[in-house]
Amino acid sequence: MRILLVEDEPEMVSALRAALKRHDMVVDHAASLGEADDFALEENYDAILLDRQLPDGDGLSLVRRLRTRKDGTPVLVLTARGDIPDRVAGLDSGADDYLAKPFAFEELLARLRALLRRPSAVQAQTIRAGHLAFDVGHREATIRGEPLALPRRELLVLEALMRRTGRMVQRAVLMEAVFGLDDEIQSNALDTHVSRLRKKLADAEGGVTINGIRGVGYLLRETANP
Amino acid sequence: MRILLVEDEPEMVSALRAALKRHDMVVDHAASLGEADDFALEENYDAILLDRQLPDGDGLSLVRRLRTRKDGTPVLVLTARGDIPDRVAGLDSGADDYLAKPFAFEELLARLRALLRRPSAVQAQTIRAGHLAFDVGHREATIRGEPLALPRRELLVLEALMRRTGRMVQRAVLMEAVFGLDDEIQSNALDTHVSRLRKKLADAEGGVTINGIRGVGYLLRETANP
DNA sequence: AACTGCGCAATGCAGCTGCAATGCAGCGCC
DNA sequence: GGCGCTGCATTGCAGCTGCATTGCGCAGTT
Repeated sequence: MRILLVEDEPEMVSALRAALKRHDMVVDHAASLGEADDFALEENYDAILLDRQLPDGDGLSLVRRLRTRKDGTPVLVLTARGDIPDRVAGLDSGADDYLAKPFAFEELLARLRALLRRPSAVQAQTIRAGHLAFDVGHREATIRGEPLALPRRELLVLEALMRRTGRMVQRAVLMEAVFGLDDEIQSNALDTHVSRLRKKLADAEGGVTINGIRGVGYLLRETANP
Repeated sequence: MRILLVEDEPEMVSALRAALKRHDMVVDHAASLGEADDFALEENYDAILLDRQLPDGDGLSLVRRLRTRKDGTPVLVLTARGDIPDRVAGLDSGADDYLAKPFAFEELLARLRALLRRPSAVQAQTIRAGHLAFDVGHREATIRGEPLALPRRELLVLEALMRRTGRMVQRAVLMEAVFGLDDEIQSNALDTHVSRLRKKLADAEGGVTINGIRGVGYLLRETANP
């Protein structure tokens, strides 16, 4: 569990940090809105603990920015002010919970747990062909639901081919997809990987075939059914 | 939006009913736990407003029953008592929010809106794999019911892997889950933790295996064994 | 002060990976 | 059709990369 803590008072920071750490969470800390924006954009957090009063503005603006860019990370807002209009504004800005200072750590942690119980809404896009599925987000191939452990290069070949299932993939395109520009490959390494991949797919009854077209490239297609 | 209101005081019922209706919500009312159970089983609600003090018992038992049967309907608990242990117990029972009476209707409605915004699927409280169980709420691992004492980092590794049991977890993802930004890790610290975790799981006969896929990441799977 | 968790470095090793050798199939050219 | 050339397929091999494991010392905790 990775938490982003956005808070400027040093005392509060160290207290919260310690409490969270004691509960086995990994904490990143931002002392300002600008910093928090950077972190939230770069990294993936399971939840954000956000103070409203920050040196460079109102914390709620961060929430609005997150939601605008469809980032659904749970946000728990901490605030010194705690009157009703305040709370309503906080919650309606897109925050998931709102806690007024002073608060009890126990309650904060319980509320955090409640937020973290909800699943992170990242559903990965998957490409299918035959009995194969390729999870683009997690960069993982499964075959009939079972994970298919493939080494890096073979995985890259498979991905490149599956992204254009049933269509030609030029040899040069594949080369670029599998070997970066950095690697100077001058042999038939690509053929090797394709061959090994073929074997694994055949052994696992993947329901797909890789055809090689002489002088052009490769083509992955679903195998005709029995 | 369809709401189940579980409350026995007639005044409160009519007040809430009116307030909710004014916000275009459809309200069903149950005056007791028994009634509420029936309703919850028969119908599908977008959220449940639940008083704790009911003539036939504690409202939290309803929450537990819901969660036990994997019903993830968001629950907002209303209560006359409002001390900290009370709130913690309420939230940890599986409720999503907890509001002490007296409260402002405006806040109640804002919190309700916040709940209804969230995708409503609920995540299992404990993740299981082999003889292992990981209690997400209390953040502890047990093996055949016996608690398994794990240091912080190893626990984080285990959690990250168990959340995706049987599927690939990229090395980079794991790094993110285990280390924050502040920790500047430049070595094979992750491998070290994985190794130590492996040893402990093996010693304890955990019924799971951690596979490393070279160049990609790690994969935790159940060991085929009675 | 004892202890434990943690990061780090050293060492060993397995498997990926690139390469080349061999075989084969398509294709053109007589 | 026969023949040779060319480009892909496959497989064995060797180097090397990246992971596994273990011991050590520092730091934080009690």
